[in-house]
Amino acid sequence: MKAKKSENNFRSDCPISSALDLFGDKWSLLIIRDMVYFGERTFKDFTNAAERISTARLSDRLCKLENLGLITKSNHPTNKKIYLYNLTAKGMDLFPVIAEYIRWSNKYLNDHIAKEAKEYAKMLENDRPAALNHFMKR
Amino acid sequence: MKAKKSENNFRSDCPISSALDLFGDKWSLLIIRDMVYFGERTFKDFTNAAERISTARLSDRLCKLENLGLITKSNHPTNKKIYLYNLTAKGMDLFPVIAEYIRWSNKYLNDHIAKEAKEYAKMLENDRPAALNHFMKR
DNA sequence: TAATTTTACTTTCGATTCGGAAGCAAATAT
DNA sequence: ATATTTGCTTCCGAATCGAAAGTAAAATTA
Repeated sequence: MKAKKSENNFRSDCPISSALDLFGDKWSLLIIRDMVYFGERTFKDFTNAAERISTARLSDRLCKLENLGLITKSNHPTNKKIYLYNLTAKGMDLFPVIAEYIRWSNKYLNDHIAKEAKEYAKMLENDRPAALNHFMKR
Repeated sequence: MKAKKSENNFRSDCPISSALDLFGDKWSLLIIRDMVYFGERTFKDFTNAAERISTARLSDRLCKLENLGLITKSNHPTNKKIYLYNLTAKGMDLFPVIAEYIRWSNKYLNDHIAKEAKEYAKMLENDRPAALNHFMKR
């Protein structure tokens, strides 16, 4: 119902502003993040993330991301009430963006971020292709 | 006056959400982008960008970015009414994030984005370190 | 020197988007 | 048969938004 159509009102032909037009909000990349780390997710799974997204916002973002072709929504094999969300290749291909946020935050927000993130940032520094493959190869 | 204090209310200790908490809006990275491409900029310069940021929003973002230590604000050598904005190393270090947005948009929004961006995306594919240095080395 | 223009904001205002809480119907579990 | 779970919607007040107009000080022009 609240399925937002992905309106083609880009601010310009700049690739950066266009990407931000599509998923430049505070939640979209976090939803992608969860799926990169954990793979297949349910609505409930997403609500359990540390950032505590509201169900209204989550419902809206999942619709948008599906409309953009970044994720897919499918039925649970046995439970008809549960839906399974998966990343598409297009969605997974946003991980390098995420990885650069991790690198930057590790460098400038180091005393604030989680230990595991620091370790992954170190992997990125030492061997970026391998570190990216760690999550993107599937 | 409208200098927003950078409040330490991060949603979590995740490096991605924390970065988005700081500059995960639709304008901050575009301001950084302009400075990466053109170097030193004035208030007026920013308002001339294709995305047409409003002066209220621009004023607010420049304050925030300065408070975050991503940019500096200094006086014009002869004109006291004009201020000069420059990237700090911390701000310039966001360019790899921007570069990944360019790469992604070139791949999935190709028929929409500017020609020059496509060429830069090709440089990134062929030799990423060199392409990054093209703008970051200064 | 007086009048005009430029520059960097601020203010105002209506619209949009936000988070939080409650509500809901259908499916599942008990 | 009843209770619970799940995905999602609705409501509401608060925050944020873009657009436009206004401002004060400095610089330029006349």
